[in-house]
Amino acid sequence: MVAKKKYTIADIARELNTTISTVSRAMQNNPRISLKMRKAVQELAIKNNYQPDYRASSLRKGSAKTIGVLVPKVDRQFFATILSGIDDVLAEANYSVLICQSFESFEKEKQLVQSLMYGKVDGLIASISTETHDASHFEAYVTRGVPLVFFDRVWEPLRVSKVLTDDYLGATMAVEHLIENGCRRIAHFAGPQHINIYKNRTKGFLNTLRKHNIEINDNLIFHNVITRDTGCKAMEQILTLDQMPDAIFSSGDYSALGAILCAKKAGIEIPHQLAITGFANEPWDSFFEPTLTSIDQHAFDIGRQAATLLLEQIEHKRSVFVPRTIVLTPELIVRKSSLKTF
Amino acid sequence: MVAKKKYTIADIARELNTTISTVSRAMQNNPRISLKMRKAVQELAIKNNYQPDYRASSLRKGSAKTIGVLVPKVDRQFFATILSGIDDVLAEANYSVLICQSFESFEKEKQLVQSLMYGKVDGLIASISTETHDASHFEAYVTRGVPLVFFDRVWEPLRVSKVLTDDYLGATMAVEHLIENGCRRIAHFAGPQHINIYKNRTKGFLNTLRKHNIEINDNLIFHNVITRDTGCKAMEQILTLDQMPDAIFSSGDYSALGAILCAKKAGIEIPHQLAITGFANEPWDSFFEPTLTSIDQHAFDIGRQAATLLLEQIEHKRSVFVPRTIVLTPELIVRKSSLKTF
DNA sequence: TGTTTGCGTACAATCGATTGCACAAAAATA
DNA sequence: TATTTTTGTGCAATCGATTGTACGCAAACA
Repeated sequence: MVAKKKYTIADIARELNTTISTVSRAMQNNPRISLKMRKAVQELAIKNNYQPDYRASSLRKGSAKTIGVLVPKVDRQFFATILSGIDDVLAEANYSVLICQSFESFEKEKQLVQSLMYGKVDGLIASISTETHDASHFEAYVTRGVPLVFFDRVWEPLRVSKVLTDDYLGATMAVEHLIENGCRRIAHFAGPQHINIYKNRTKGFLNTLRKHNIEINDNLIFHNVITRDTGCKAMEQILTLDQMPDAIFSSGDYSALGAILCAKKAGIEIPHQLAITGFANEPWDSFFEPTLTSIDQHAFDIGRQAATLLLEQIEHKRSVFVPRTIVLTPELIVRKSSLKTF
Repeated sequence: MVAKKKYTIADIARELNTTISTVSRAMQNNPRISLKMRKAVQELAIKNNYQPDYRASSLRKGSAKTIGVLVPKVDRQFFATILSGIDDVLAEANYSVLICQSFESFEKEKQLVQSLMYGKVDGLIASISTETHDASHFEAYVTRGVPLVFFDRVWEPLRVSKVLTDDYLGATMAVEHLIENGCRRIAHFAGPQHINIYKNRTKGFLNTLRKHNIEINDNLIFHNVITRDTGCKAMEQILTLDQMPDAIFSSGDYSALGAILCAKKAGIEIPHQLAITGFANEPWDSFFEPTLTSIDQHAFDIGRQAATLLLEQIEHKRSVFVPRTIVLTPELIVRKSSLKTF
């Protein structure tokens, strides 16, 4: 199928015996154009399914009405939900969303950030990959004057707006909850500590134990346990301990799930012998028994807030910009896996 | 932060005492430009982090190097995975992906399709909303000569390329499997029949029963059961029947899950008293006991194929276009919920 | 030495829409 | 009727890059 040649503003002008400038103004409802002419133009435009060429107007006006979203992977529930929140705000403001996946690769991330530099987007909302140990690509981006907002996994030193979950608080809530339920020997599944979110969860865990004068037992801390598989392996180790813990605070739902399935297989009763809490409040947390207590991060809200911050920054370009950091309060969702008293 | 004025091709030309046309050609490694000049230009470009303005080149060249993806909701696993597959192919070909959500609203879908008409994208990959009963917006789109590919939920009469799962076959596979496992009284959770995919699943169910000379019992067919909640309600109805079915073929995993949880609560043994199969192979199918037998649709592949078809169509614009329909073979993933013999 | 060939670069039109400014016609005022 | 003000349109430059064509200069040839 050969593409028809475009129907442009010039065609409308010709049909109405006027000029493109008049048509352009009429399309924008400019009061300088007579009502009659405006009506004529707009009706013809609708009749012929005319839409102004986005690139031409964007080129001239300087705004692309598009923003980029850079995430590790869209098919992860958390990111997909955030994306949905971002789109919710941006669609309202007539912006489009360009989606980029780094697939957790630093090289790919760098390349994507660079290619988004010019014209394609008016701003960028990003969550960095696990591999990222250097942010010069983001710095270059910001230096060019393109607004950038980080969320969740952020590069802390960079002076840009950020939307975060209070992971420290979330961890605290979970651990306090376990302690309230009578747990004293609490194990911990920690994530990769170079990522801010996991670091803060672990920190929250440790400090809450300290606060309650509970001794920290290094044997009960398992590192880099965030998948179902590693969660299961960690559980197997736990089963070999002389003295079992009475609870696990996991930095993620997947590893909590792995632990639960493994524990059940071993005949451990959850939560009575072993209470477990996860982190992320995945949709499937209530799909099995015992349902999993977890921390909800309000992902949709994170997306909405990030988009809102970015829009503010885009629209107030002329005034001095002060980066803002929004920290969202997570929510403890209590389910059966942690309720010893139940 | 005030946006810096752009660093353009003209700045490079000025710094090198040459013209923009030479710079443009040098950037594209045009052999008409001397090697020395090419090197000088390219080095300066890298040094100054120059990227050609996407809109300007797109405007001139006519290709936006961007395609739109229209889905009901990105935070649904199936669509997110497809999106990931689409991106996988398109990123390779240096295309960007613009994501649009219809949120299952016909109005929103119409609006989005219209706004994508000009310039923003070189083509569109879409799955229609449940509400969509009219495809004039897509027709207008195609008439403009913009390539369109449908996937999964398609508008059948429209002469465009399509990527589909063989839902009929998938249903057949599931039901045959149940029959092989000795089931004879098979109930069915059907989805909304105006959507091709659900219609075909139901058709596959019915025809397989017929093929095996199993009487079709209307009391065992439950309509519009695709959520966890409706699945649970349907199960409750099943429990009141004089003669229980010995299996359920569900058109979706969520309703299968609802049924399983409800059945377990009622003390029904799965699969021994009641075998269940789902459809979609959601990632959480193996997160509970009994793990759920389901049909995998190879979502990532659907995305890849759709993107490939679209690219082909975009790049061969001059030749006659013949729409192609690709039907992917689904896969039966046998788990415990259906294995009576186990 | 005069002519041809080829190479590298520059000029200028173009993509489609936006917008400051100029200008003509109509309306309001003197 | 003459002059000023208002109102509606049109001209042309512009956004940044691409590309067909022209041109200058040097090497190669007769």
